Amino acid sequence: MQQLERDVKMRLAARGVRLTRGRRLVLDAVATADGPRTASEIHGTLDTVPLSSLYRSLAVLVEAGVFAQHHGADETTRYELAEWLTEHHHHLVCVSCGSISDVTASEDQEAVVGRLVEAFAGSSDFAVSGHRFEIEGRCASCR
Amino acid sequence: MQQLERDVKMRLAARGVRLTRGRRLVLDAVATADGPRTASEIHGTLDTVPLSSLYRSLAVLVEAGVFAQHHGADETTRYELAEWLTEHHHHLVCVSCGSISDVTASEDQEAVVGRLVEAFAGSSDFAVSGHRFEIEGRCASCR
DNA sequence: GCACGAAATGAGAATGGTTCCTATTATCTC
DNA sequence: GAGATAATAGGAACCATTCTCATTTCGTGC
Repeated sequence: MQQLERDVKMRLAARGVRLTRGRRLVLDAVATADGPRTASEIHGTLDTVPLSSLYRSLAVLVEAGVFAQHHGADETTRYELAEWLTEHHHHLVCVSCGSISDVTASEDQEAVVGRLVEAFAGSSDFAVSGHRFEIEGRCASCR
Repeated sequence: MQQLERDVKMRLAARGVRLTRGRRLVLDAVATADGPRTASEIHGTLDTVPLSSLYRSLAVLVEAGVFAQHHGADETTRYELAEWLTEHHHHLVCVSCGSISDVTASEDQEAVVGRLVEAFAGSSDFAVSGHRFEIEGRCASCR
């Protein structure tokens, strides 16, 4: 966690943004989760941070590229660490309860994914910057 | 378009739901689009259908499995024809303007995707029901 | 063709996640 | 430690979406 905070602080500093107490709390809450979290989930674990500040912190951290935003099965936005701070991964999305958990592909699998992405985008005039692979179904507790 | 309306009408009838004028208009608007559309985009092309009715029709058609809901880059919900009414396809999502367009994979490519899905879900206790592959980048008009 | 009951509609109010506003407080620089 | 700037707290505002309920339309049996 130390290393993470240092990396983030540096990145924020490069943009003239501070890593304050509130932002550090939000960062830790998201970093220790095992999948993308909604604002209210985060707020639930952080009762010292008011909602308005939480949303502002989330926006700042997304803006700075520390968090990635994710719009999943339900209509609420979820936040997770950007990929330069974690491993590249994909998602198992539960169509019943909306929860999302992470899966990491092997190097070989990821190479296959990369080739597919190239093939799909190749035909259109589209500048690829990333991809998301989401697997839908029912999680262990909903099936 | 005739065949589509017939298919949908049959599916709705099987659930005791009518294909009314308003629903037919919504169906056509979504069916003729080249990618998922938001409620307000649809409303824009259908000024005889009030928003509340539009949302109700969308809900009915999603419920009946005629439309698929999609939560993309922005936080508004998008709707498109369910896959049994179209080809299975994937999405090119523009991170700049939020527009989404469809790409269809070849049979071989899709087989590769299927194997990846199995591999990713295999390790967890997760009952797969589908997958989505989203490619992010900048569309022709935003790059 | 007509009447009845069920389903669908329209209009506006209500809801809930998210953003904006403003005064106050914390932080950095000198 | 003072001044300037950034960040916070709290609440109001916003907007996509959902709900409510009175009215209308549709399909069925007569």
